[in-house]
Amino acid sequence: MAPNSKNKTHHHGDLRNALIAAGLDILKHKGLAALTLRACATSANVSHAAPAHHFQGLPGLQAAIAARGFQELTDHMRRELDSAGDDPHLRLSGICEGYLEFANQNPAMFQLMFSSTFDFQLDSDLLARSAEAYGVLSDTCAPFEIPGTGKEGGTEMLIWSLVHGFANLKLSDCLGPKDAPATRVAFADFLPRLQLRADRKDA
Amino acid sequence: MAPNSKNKTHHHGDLRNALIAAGLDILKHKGLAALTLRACATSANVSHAAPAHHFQGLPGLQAAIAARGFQELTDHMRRELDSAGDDPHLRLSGICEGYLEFANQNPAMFQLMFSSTFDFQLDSDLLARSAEAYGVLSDTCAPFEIPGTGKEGGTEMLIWSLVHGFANLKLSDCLGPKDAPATRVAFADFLPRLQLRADRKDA
DNA sequence: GCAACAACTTGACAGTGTCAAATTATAAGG
DNA sequence: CCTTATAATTTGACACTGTCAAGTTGTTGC
Repeated sequence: MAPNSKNKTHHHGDLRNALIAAGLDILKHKGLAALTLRACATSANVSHAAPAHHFQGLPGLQAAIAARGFQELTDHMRRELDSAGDDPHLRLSGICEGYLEFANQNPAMFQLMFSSTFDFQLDSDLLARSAEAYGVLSDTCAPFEIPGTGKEGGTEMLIWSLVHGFANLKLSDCLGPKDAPATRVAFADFLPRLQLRADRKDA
Repeated sequence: MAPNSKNKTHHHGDLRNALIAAGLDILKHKGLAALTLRACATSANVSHAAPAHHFQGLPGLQAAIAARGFQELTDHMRRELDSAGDDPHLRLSGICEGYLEFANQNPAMFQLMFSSTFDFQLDSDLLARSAEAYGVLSDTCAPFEIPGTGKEGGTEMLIWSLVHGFANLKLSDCLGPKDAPATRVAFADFLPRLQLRADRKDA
């Protein structure tokens, strides 16, 4: 009667996390379109309607999976920060690299996270995880913030827009044929062209 | 027997464009999720399977509609250019405003255009229309290009990433609760923080 | 041991995209 | 003018989706 044994009971033990794990796997190997309630249920060896008791519909499951995505994104950025030392510039380019690496390695997840098919306000976990990622970005941008101008948050939105746009454009195939000139541009060339606060001391 | 009269014949005359028009209307008023083959067919007063003969499946119809989107986007940017005069800075901020205005006014279309649910390479019209939009961007960025560095296209990708990312983040609701600090940031504050070529003469 | 409750299953329904086959309108040829 | 061929459209079917209602079964509290 061990709760984690293989007894084919109705109760799964931790079906919620099992469904999320199944969804993560499907997302990674079969893409966003294959992420369906029924596929997750089948993959977790439960009936097709089981997910409804743990998530309110498909958007609910998507939100829970996206929350894991933001968690992973945060990890990617934090890992870069750890090996970046104290230089604000290195730290900034570090989280950008982490952001782009995450998008590149998990295109379907990245697509899901910003697909606006679910409501961030309805899932407190998703809200917390995305806020955490935003926090890493915000902290790293803080040294470059222009104080007292009433434009707080400007630097982080500048950086976020830049990496996010770059990641999106790379994932879409709207850059023309592969090996088009636009494809060869590297993100590393962007940061030196930003007038960040610390630049004035360096220059 | 006038071909454009209301005779309920099998032949529609210009069903292809009628389906695209129906799709544009659905996209604008009911959102991306409501854009289905069957809905377009019903809206055009034809049977549910009629679209298959003019588009190869849903991705084909989406591609045709997205092509119209790129056309409109080009128009938005060109209109701003016409009223911007000769100053490269004004022209650049003009197309950015046009880009953001388009995304704001047509959120579902913008979402569709970059949703990667269809293949740009498979629709020559879509390819041409998106290339045209890219051309406007590229031309406007040309005065700021750094020559002879082997980094051609860097400026346009910098600008495109920035506007595209900003538009995407605004459309997602992942910026936290409305009236969060990140929501109050205006794009106009970004351009002065870019080290563009002409800046050095001004400064 | 029994009752209440939660988890899960089963079955059904309205949608969706897509295919094959049948129907009909237009166009071409004799 | 009639016949034939071809293209456009319809009809019907299939598998798949999310979602709901009702039934079943395991767990829990008393």
